[in-house]
Amino acid sequence: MKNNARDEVYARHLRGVELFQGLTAQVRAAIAQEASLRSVQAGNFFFHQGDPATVLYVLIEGRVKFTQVTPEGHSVLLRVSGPGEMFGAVAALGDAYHPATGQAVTPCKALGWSSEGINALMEQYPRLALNAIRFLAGRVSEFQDRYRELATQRVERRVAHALLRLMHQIGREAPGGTQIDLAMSRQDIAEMTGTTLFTASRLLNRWEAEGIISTTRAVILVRRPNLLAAIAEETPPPTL
Amino acid sequence: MKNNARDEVYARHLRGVELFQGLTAQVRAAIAQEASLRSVQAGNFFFHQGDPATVLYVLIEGRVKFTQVTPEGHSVLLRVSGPGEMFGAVAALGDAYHPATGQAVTPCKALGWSSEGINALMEQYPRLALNAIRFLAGRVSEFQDRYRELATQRVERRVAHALLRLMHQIGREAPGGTQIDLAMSRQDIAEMTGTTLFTASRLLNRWEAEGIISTTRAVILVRRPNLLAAIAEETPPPTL
DNA sequence: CGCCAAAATTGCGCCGGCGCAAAGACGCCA
DNA sequence: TGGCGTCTTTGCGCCGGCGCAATTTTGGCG
Repeated sequence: MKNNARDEVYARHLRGVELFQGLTAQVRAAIAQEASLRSVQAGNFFFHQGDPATVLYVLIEGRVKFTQVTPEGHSVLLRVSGPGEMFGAVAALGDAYHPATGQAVTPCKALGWSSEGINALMEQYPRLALNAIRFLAGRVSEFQDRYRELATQRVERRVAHALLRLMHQIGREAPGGTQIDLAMSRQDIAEMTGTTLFTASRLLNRWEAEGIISTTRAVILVRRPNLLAAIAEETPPPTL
Repeated sequence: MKNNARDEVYARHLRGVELFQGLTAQVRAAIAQEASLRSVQAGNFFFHQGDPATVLYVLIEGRVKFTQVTPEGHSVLLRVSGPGEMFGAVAALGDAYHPATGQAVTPCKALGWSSEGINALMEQYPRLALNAIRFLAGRVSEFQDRYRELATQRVERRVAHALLRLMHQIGREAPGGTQIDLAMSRQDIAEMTGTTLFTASRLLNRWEAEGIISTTRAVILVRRPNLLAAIAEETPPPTL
């Protein structure tokens, strides 16, 4: 077994990544050899919506947000990814073009494999392909759920759900509750939940008054997750 | 090459299926050997939401609709599948449970592979796995788009989009336009687009009066697809 | 051919949530 | 520490689309 230092470092990052579960260290090392590292400054872009897709990434560090923009200029925040997550997959493995824009919100490092490279690796290591399938199946399921949520629930519950999702995904324990470890402006919240900046602001204020959360500018601390969950699940007034 | 008659018949169906593209006839035959055929009467179910997933299907004939029901009892129509499409994949390949209910709307025949069986086949024939990845990637992309649609567009445009999607997917040329080859009640339209029966009814009536479509009960004939597309794309009044 | 249940229509009232504008609060940078 | 730009709050008005109930239409079926 002879790897140079670079591959050694890459391979270390692959151990905990969902996409590489069940592979031997040797195989991970071989896969790592094909990767290249890309660093992106906060605010800069991995790719833009509509770009031809050439690379599949696995995020090593930082946070990336994915947005789609409608022809009329409204943008929708699809998700925020953290370390260990694969992204660019939908495009690199399927469609030829990125369906969304990926922007670094903190300084990021990601490993990248070319479309052809990753396809070849998957032919060679079927387990890799099965992991990718698992991942994509989960993603489909998630978006079906969110679609249903958007179709049937009113704004209040959607926002509550979104906060809970964020809390679980990128929450960090803090005195007094769980802090969402990423600046999320009211605008961002609105774009995640299909509402407007104003409505989101009103909701968060009310919840702050009720002691459910507390906010400082774009930083949100969830104080009473159970109350938030109650709002998310409950069916308070008779509605659609 | 020695296949019995049954496998011969199955294999024939697999030729045009997206999931089996790029495989040799021999491989397709081998895969067919593992399949079992399931027939479901109109109105009966392939599986229900929440059922443990054990089988991945490829639809041979008929139409299947997939719905999710919210805890409160509202249902959402996620999609309608036709011959050649794979379904049950999200569950059989990823999650252990079906995220939606699959109901036959016409008499259906489908080939099924057990979860373990299809996983083994994918290990053996990586191309199969890559095809599945492509399929799932497309599905993710589709739902991201529909999510954005639901989040940003008003009802009128969503319904227009839905009709166009149906028209392309399961349309059949007919005198005077393209007919959507499946009974779609107003209720179904509403569940597809996140609105209510009433609003859907009003919209379809207006469009019928304008000569864009014509309907008889649950059967919809699209007369002026271009006008429908105009509604779907255009941004008539200033909106969200 | 006529009855019945399911689907579809339509009128009316109401309200959640958007749209905008103006004011206020931070946080940043020099 | 002062100024500036961005993010946020808040009041007010309005309207798209929901909710319901009553009625009509339609197709299926005996």
